[in-house]
Amino acid sequence: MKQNLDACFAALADPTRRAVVEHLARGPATVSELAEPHPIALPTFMRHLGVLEACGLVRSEKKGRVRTCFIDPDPMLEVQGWMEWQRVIWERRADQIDQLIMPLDGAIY
Amino acid sequence: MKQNLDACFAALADPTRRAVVEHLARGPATVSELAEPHPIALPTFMRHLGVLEACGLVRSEKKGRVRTCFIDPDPMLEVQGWMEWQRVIWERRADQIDQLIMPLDGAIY
DNA sequence: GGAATTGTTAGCGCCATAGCTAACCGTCTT
DNA sequence: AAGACGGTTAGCTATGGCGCTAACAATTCC
Repeated sequence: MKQNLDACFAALADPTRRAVVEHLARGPATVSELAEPHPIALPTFMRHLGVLEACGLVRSEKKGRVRTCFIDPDPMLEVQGWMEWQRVIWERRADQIDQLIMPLDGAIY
Repeated sequence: MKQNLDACFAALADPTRRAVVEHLARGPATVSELAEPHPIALPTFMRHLGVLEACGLVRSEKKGRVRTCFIDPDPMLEVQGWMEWQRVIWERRADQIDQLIMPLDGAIY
């Protein structure tokens, strides 16, 4: 699933796409609703949506001529999981360093 | 600081660079130590380090001919903060939906 | 049925990125 | 002083991403 991490991070590297995620975090929305705040051509915007769907962060459903998009939380959690994992490793190391230094505190004689 | 998010996510989108971060989470390391597991030319690898330094995720110091790299946790926290922020929004919405549905639970008559 | 709405497909241009090799510079080691 | 070691610079290629326009569905509205 590391492959997916590649795609997810890459997808989130673009401000337009992060804005879409922020929007969708509030709730589902149609393509035009999502596109409206962004000053780019619609096909260009559709591509951003395509990227978000390709990596699984967003899914969508088409009814009639309207496509409604919504977040899939799983890949988000996967990304967050990786970040958290690094933090845990880093902090455990920090703790070990603390334990190396702490004993010196009372050792002034 | 959103600009930094762009760069950080982009930096983390590459498996080599994530591997470097994973390595450095364990503790500081020299360039050659970091490069050793990766089957790419050194200049290419140096560029990855450059990207990580450019976005602030990694910093380094050169002593003699050896450059030692280490993680700067702040940008990591910034990225994690954004992820967390989205999750909170998403969950609050989920709660609201729950509150819309929950009352129905006892309403079977 | 004709027109407006909502996406979608096709195809182009530009710049950024990841990879390489070759050559080089500073610092240790002997 | 010579050579090995660790890293760096320069320069090339190829691929991919983001932007555009123009034209084309497919639905819904009048």
